[in-house]
Amino acid sequence: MGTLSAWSENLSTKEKKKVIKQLVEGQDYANQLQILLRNNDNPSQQQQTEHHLSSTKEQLVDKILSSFNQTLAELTSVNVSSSHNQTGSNDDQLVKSEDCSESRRPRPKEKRGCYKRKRAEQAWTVVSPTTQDGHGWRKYGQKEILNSKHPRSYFRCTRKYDQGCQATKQVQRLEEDGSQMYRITYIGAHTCTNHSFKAVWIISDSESRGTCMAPIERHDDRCSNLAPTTPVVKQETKEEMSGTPNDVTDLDSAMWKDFMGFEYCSEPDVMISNVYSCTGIKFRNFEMDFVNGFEFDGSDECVL
DNA sequence: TGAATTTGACCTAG
DNA sequence: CTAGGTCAAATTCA
Repeated sequence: MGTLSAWSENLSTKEKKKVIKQLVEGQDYANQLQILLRNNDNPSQQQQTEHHLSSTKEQLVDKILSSFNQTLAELTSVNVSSSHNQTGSNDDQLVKSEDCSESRRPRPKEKRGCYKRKRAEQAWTVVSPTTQDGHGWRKYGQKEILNSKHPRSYFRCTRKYDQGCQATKQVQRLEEDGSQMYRITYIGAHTCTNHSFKAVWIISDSESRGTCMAPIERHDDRCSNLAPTTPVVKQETKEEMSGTPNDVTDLDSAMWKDFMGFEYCSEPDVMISNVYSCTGIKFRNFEMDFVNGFEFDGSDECVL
């Protein structure tokens, strides 16, 4: 562990900005929490303050923790990579990687190969007739998968860079002939505060499931504070509109249109029919007989 | 023209 | 070594 300034030296300008932004946000939330706590003795005043701030104490704590987590993740990753460089690490892999990229093509602006393959630390799979879930996703890759007819598309949260949200998802059409169902694997929960659709993450939580099947209107994000019922759409959510990945384009357009109608209604995540946790620890099955009588047999196996 | 998507190369776990 | 996940330049789109 180095000093903060040592860390800071290893951060790019962009990373510094992000870290600072996260810390400032955290500070702001902490200040709000402080105001709430100071009003603790006066329930009516506290209620009024809470209303004014549009956030409860619990929500503020969540935001503060989220801010710290993101910042720490940022600093930790930088520190790890920089320690390689500083110590002139003998890490064969690292040297090999650099040689490799050097020989293949001109050195890119930012070093490549500094990413770690994700482990399914927090992953769950959804089988759904639509790839929509109310979140903004950007496609960053597509791969042909062995023994699969359809390619797998990779999406990351559109808030990855501005809010450090690490959520990703993989979308693959089911193998069954004529199937218009998609297996969507979510990896990592959203830490961004862009949308008011956190219900799905809550639903996925084994502890709170059953009590949160109904949409939860949360006003704990600034965007929803500005427009409580209308998440910021702009282009981030374009993927959700057009973003039926390529392998999804043959989905009957009329049916797709029908689904579109649900996108920003109050129950975006109820599109999900069955949810299977694939963390290796838990197995969940949500029978949410919902969209126009879609029925699923729940026979899908865990894919992770 | 900026943003999103595509796609081939790069990288890592197994 | 291979398959799968990610990156980023090139391309497409609005």
